Amino acid sequence: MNRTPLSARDLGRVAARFKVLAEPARLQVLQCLRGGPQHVGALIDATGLRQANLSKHLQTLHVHGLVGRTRAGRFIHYAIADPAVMTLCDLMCRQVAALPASRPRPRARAARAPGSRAAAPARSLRAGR
Amino acid sequence: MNRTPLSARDLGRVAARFKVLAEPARLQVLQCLRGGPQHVGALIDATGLRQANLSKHLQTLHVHGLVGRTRAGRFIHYAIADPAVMTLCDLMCRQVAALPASRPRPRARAARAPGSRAAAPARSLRAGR
DNA sequence: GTGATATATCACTGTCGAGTAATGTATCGC
DNA sequence: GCGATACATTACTCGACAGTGATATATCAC
Repeated sequence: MNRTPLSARDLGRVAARFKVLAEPARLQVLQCLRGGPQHVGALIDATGLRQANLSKHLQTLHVHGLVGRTRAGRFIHYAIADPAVMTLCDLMCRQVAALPASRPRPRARAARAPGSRAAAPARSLRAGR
Repeated sequence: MNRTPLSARDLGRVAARFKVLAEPARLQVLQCLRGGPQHVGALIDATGLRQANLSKHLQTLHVHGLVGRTRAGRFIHYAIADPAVMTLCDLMCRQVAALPASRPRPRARAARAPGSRAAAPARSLRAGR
């Protein structure tokens, strides 16, 4: 059985880690780094991000331990530090690819009990606020 | 090999789905729903969230297809709609549990090339901005 | 030393979203 | 019909963070 009733603190930590991945720019960077370590300039070219912006994202990834950093002369090479994260991304990608529609859809207006009437939309719509 | 160079649109979708999970309150709700479907009142008790707040989080989870909704009389039961998401959460939990330190740590001040001098902290620290 | 290159950081703006109180809507019992 | 209960939605405040231009720092070449 999968019993892991996380504490509030752990919930926060898990959420924080998800938040690092909840940004297209950072996912893009991780994707670039899959092919191997890259220095910042190469990442700028590959992603199209501005230097300052990319630098901040790299900082975020680094602080959270998702990427490692090595200086080589004037260049700094970044590399994926935790391969397990890529596993997570792949899993999520597969889930997204398997999604029914193209975007978050509200799944019908509201849940209705099988026996209840349908529709009956906005009985008296009270124009004035 | 793991070649999946996502398009910009897909990156956005993956990030959006991660963002849904990047919130302690929503993780808490999902955790509560693991034991089986619950109605809103029960979730309020279980999570301690305010009604309006919880309702918004449930809406978010529902719109993104993570939970399903069924009306039963005056009650509305929510249930996990996509078990795969829980797999993702478990994976992340295990990664977080395996983290070295307790919080996002900056991993040493800065990367240094193996041959370069150590330290030499702030050569002339230029007090004035 | 000077200048050039590579990267990080600062200060700022704008947007997004969590939380809240108040209000709206649907269902039940009478 | 009425009131009560269960939930959703609205309107708002506030903090977090992405993006940007300017500037600071570090390393190299000379």
